[in-house]
Amino acid sequence: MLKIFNSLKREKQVFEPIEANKVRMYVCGMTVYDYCHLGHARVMVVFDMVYRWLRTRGYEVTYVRNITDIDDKIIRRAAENGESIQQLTDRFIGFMHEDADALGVLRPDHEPRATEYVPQMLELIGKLEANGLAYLAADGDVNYAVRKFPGYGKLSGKSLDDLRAGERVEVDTAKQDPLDFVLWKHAKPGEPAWASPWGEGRPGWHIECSAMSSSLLGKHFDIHGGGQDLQFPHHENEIAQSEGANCCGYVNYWMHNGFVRVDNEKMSKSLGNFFTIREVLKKFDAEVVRFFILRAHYRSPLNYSDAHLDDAKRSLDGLYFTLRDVPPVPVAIDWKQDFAARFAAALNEDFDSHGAIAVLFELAAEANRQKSGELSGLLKALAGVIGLLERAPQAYLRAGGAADGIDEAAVEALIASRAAAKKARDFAEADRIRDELKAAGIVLDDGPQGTTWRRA
RNA sequence: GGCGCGGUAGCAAAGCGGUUAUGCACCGGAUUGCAAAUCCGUGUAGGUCGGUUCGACUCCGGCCCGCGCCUCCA
Repeated sequence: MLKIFNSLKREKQVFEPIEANKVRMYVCGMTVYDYCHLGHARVMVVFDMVYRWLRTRGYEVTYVRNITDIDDKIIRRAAENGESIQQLTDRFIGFMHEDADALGVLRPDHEPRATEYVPQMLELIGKLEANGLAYLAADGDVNYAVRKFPGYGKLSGKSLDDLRAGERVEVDTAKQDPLDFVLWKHAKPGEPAWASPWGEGRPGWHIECSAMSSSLLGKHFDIHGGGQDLQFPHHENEIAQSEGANCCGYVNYWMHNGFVRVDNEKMSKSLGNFFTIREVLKKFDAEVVRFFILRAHYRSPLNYSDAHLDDAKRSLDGLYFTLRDVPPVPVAIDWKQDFAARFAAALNEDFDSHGAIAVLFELAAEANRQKSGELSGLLKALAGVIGLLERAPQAYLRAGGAADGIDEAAVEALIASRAAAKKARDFAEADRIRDELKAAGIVLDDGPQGTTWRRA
């Protein structure tokens, strides 16, 4: 029995799909005008884990993660760069895919771009207008009349009267209510624009997700995810749009992942305290980053620091040592088996990947104790369910050599000299070579079959 | 001002009303030419003050501290 913490109800609920054995899931993705940072990495990895687990449980999952390829920042950045919006967004979509692939994130089934769904957005706005929920303001923008939608605030637990509109930002006087938000922005000179019944313009941010989700998943679907910062106003507005236009229930389960923090503060573009994924991947193996993200519960805050990544690396190393020292036998997972059952129980409890990983460590210890290729194989199989331990141990353990570091042939040559020294019982020389390699970041492991090496 | 989340051992991080979390680090032992890996073993917890209970880290309340949302943000 799978339980999900539903932000809408603020409690864990037993998951029941709308359609038996099928799950339709939508996650808010990136606005593509810059490199993805670790906060984006967390969303991608967390919902990748969710996607994988749902599929492992036998659901036929349709996973949509959208791409916002038109907005103020994109327009500004393209202008700054002297390039077209499409050139800019195409490039960063490419970088996003590189980052996602590196982190072992499976491609969603659909990655719709906002600009490809403008007609569907206009249709939605038309419905909202017909339902008396949208109005054309004096400045030419089409706004959503928030007070006309009775359920406004139900997702974020906010009451319209308690919200302090304008506290941090100047209130737009063309709005009927300061909390009203834009559905359609009237065109300004030099900006990309589409024709519409309300004049030339471009979509507001929130409408794209309502349009794309209903186009690809239907008006009523199972899971909607995203970062905690989207809960309000973005997801609240999505509900107002989708339910306002289509009436009935929009999404059954809302999931929000916690922030990545730096020095105990939210990592964000506005604070400028973010690390891009590719920056971090220069220092740490991508699987270490994935492991670092999954060893925390998805709703908890996750503090980023090099020290924490080092810690995660040593931890993940241990699992790969088991795979290296106790060669895994390929096994089909028997979910009745104790370790497998506990692993599943953890993930079924609101995707407790941390608990699942704890089971992996116990399993690794048992595999070592028994020198059991079956248990080692089970370890690999279970870890694979959440996208971990999929490489050959040596590929992982020797990965990440700095470009300016020692090359593998030189390592092998030194190992050969050391073997000769050892044979001659010249241990001083053997240790000197060990130290020399250690200084170069290479660790030697003497085993019954000779010496192997890995990177520290 | 409104709403929400969290405070667990040196660090990281979970579940749980009573029985070893887990990882890293540390200490002792086995093993090793020396190491590494592995195994065995020890230790270090639950912000604070009260309440409920036979029993609370786990439930309830006060207080203190940290974080977030109420602008764009994953």
